[in-house]
Amino acid sequence: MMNQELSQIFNSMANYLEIENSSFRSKAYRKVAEVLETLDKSVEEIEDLESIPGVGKNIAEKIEEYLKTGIIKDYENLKKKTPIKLEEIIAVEGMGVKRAKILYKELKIKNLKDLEKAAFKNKIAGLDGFGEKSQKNILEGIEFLKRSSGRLTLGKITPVVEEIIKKLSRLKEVEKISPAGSFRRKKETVGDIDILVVSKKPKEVMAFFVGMKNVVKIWGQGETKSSVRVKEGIDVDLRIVPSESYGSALQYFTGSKEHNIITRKIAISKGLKLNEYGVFRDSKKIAGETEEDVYKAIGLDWIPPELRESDLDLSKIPKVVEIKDIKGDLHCHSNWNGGSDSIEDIVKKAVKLGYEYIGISDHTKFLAIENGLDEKQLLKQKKEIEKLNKKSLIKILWGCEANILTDGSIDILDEVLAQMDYVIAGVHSALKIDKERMTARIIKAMRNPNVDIISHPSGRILGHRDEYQFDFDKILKVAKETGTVLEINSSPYRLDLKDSNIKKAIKAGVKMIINTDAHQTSQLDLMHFGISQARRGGAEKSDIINTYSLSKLLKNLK
DNA sequence: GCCGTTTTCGGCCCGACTGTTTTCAGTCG
Repeated sequence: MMNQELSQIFNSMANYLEIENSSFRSKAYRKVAEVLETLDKSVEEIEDLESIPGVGKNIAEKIEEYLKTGIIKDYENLKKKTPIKLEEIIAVEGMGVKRAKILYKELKIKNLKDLEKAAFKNKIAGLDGFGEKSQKNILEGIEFLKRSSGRLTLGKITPVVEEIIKKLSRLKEVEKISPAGSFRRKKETVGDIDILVVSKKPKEVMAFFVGMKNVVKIWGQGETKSSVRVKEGIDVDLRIVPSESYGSALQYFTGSKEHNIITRKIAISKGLKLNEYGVFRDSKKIAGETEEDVYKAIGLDWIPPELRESDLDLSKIPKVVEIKDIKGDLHCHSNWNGGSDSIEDIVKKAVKLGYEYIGISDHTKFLAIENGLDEKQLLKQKKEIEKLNKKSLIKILWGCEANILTDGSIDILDEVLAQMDYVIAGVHSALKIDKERMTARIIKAMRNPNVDIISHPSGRILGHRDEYQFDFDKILKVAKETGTVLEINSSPYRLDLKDSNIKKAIKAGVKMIINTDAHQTSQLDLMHFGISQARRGGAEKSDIINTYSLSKLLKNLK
């Protein structure tokens, strides 16, 4: 929390400093803002502030000042000196701090409202450096800002990306195509869509791209780069390069920005230059056709996109889990409760996916709204599964997704739970209880010798519901102690555990399982989202128990 | 303002597109 507050302040200070042409000081503040945003430890707990990357003597003092007094004097002075709501104004596409300063100087524009009014009254066109088009773009930018909801979830974006790629792929001028950017890195939310194309006829491809039916605004159109807004409410950037630069362009366009800066610095340190067209020694190109070549040329192994974030330790890149490693899915709902398909259908689909085992885990009785099963129904289901197992090609495991009640007890009798192949337990009610009670509640469930797996451990729904208050470090400790497995839920609206918690779990030696939480057989295909999430957390095959064979899996359950 | 496998001083990623200009600053990723 404190980290986020400070991150915002330093970012804002960076904006003010940029106005004053203190560009390197500004960069220093910007960097610290970025570091703080992803730091997994609160600055309040960090003894030596200068051990934080990018923090030196000066910024350390400012952090201390903020912790002590709640303000940073220098920041207050910057705001006083230039009383503009910079963040508000530069959020408008095409507006930066330099232009904001001009508008303040000439028209006393301090915030978004002033800006809109001035543009509407035709006062901006004609100013030094501004014309009719700038003014029009400002008005349109504000309009979009009002309507857009910021970053969209991976689940919402995926079909949009797939559709655009499908359309572009059909063009004969398109030789190769790949998504890039945060979508390729599989971030849980995506700010815009980046697509890379190889073509010898970029003009034709660009013309098609900006002319697509769902394009509502063209921000820019060039031979190698175009940018549009689509009606789904997100910007799409298309970049076109020649075949010999595909690898370096993909590397550059995939990011992250911080990863690019790091790789380019490594290139410089080896007397090379890295840009989207290749790796160069002097003016001679030595790599660029594939990403593997590019990384090799600067002395690195290829890095999976999901890992290309600012905190990656280049000295030990994990061998992350792949979808082909997955041998089964243990979180599937059948039509015995809220799901829509029969156990047989689920098994059929699992066979198709090449799984070795499949687990049926229906909701239990507390969740009346999902037709949760009671003990009697569960035992009946056991018989059904035994029957199906006799003729099944793969092993069907009998489980359930039981409810962790407010006091930490489970809504199904232990003598029934004990008979099951495995038990998932999850919090589905009383989500707003305080941190201490929620933590104790989950810990009590983990101490139940019949509970093997905790489903969607944080309870978040992306874009709708925050995670509930709980102490994840304590949960990890007890998970390790009791051998309880934590779920990585593949639903693109959950992706729970989140990447930073996966990292913590690995560090703590806690095992995880990637499940789909499918309520219909088609959702068994969502596994790839969970895989990407696990990869973002740096999980290897050995960290994920459903990469294990059936016998090894069972040994890793209580 | 920070940082160090040539450095405690002198660097700090790199290029495309737009709108405004007549060669480029500003913005973006």
